[in-house]
Amino acid sequence: MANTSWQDVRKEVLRKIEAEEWRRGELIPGEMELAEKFGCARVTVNRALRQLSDEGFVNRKRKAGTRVAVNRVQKATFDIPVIREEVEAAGKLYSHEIIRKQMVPPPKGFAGEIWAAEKHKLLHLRSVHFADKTPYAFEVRWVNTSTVPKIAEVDFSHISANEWLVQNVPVTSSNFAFSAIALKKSEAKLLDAESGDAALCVERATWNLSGPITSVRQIFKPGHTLKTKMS
Amino acid sequence: MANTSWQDVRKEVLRKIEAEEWRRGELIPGEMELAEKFGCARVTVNRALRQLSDEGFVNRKRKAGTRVAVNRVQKATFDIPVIREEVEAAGKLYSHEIIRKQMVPPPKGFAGEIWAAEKHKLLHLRSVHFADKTPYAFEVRWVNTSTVPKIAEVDFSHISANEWLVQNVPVTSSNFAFSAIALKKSEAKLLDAESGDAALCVERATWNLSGPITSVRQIFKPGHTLKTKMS
DNA sequence: CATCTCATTTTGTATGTACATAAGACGAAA
DNA sequence: TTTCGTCTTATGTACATACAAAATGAGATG
Repeated sequence: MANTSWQDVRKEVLRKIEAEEWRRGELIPGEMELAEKFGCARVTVNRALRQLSDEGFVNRKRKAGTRVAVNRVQKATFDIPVIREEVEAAGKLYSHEIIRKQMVPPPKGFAGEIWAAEKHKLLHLRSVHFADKTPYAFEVRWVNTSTVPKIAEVDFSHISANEWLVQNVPVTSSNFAFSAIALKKSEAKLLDAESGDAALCVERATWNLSGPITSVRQIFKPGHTLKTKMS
Repeated sequence: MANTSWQDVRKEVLRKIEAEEWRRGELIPGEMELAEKFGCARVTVNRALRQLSDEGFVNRKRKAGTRVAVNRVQKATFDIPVIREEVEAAGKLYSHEIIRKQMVPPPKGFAGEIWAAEKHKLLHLRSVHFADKTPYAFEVRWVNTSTVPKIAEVDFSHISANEWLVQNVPVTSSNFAFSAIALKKSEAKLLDAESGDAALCVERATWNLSGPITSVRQIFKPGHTLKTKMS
């Protein structure tokens, strides 16, 4: 039977929006009315409109109805790959090296905020990632050993801290910050670049239900580009 | 009546995942079974699991069942604000200035790819955004006048190209690229910075059903940070 | 042993119905 | 006029039911 599916409804509504038959900010017909027009159940229309709402194309409010979004917020969703996978996807050989590993008190600077409530020492790691033995990125990381006690025993010669964490600790939320920095002498040396070169810097802090897990600052080799797609 | 809502189900399933009662890659009970356990309809469980699937916590396949996601892909979703709003949100006065406006053939470099199929000339704009009269970002933009003919008549002294496009042209998909660049002399001058300074560069190309709309390269003043949250 | 077919299982979706909930609208009271 | 309730209305959700579609796995066939 060719029932009208919620996807059909979604598609048609989207078409009308894109063709500007229904303009920005405009109130579109109610679910009942649409259901009748499409010859389907109200619940089906509901499903379609809910989807469109999730996608940001329309805004819905009880009693007020459904309106075409005025400024469809430009949302970019992107996948933060584990560096190893990123390197291997480019057909290169991945390796990494731990430069420093020690217990230190919580840092002040950037991710200082997330560690605000922490009083005990954190595991501090500095490492370099390589692609075909060439430096690819440099990272500085802090890990909360009270929420992730097991990490103390991990041997990072085989697996990177990031990857171990991704595989072993479920994360519920995180923050990101992107910026450009001029490489310091020491950083430049590690990345096989020149002091003062412009490098992309991604800072990230992740949380669990039980508290902060890790914060990391990754500095990519000059010239590196982070790409993503939105739909 | 306190019926168990799909949100309750979602929450409980999520809890079990985070508490590692159900481990990564593990198959979780079928919808029927869960429905019985929760004392609700299968459809309700379905709704909850579908949501969790959308959020990337589980993977579902017909016949195969639902399993806890192995590597919950680290997805960062962030809102690309219109620069004016970003500036005003910081409590500063926004203004902008068009430096150049002309019709040119499609560019080759970066966004060359999206313009590959275009043969006629594009509207080319260069402009600077200011916050409290201080340079904030510099942008270079190409607009497809065949998909967006109306733009030819717009007076950009009152509204920026980006904002006009956001308000007037529905977009269905786009690409992003983040990188760090060293400012060229001319760029530095516009941004009131030093030549060679590290600046964050965001490149973006957007599409419609009818084809490419615009590509833009925004270079932020050195020191600028782009922040986002994931959940 | 390889491969193809088909039954079975599990998720996906459509429907009618019923009730819940938010919030706009409108009128009564101060 | 303002403020406070209350009515109304559109969306949100729950349920039972039924059937669709995908993918696995077992059994038949070469």
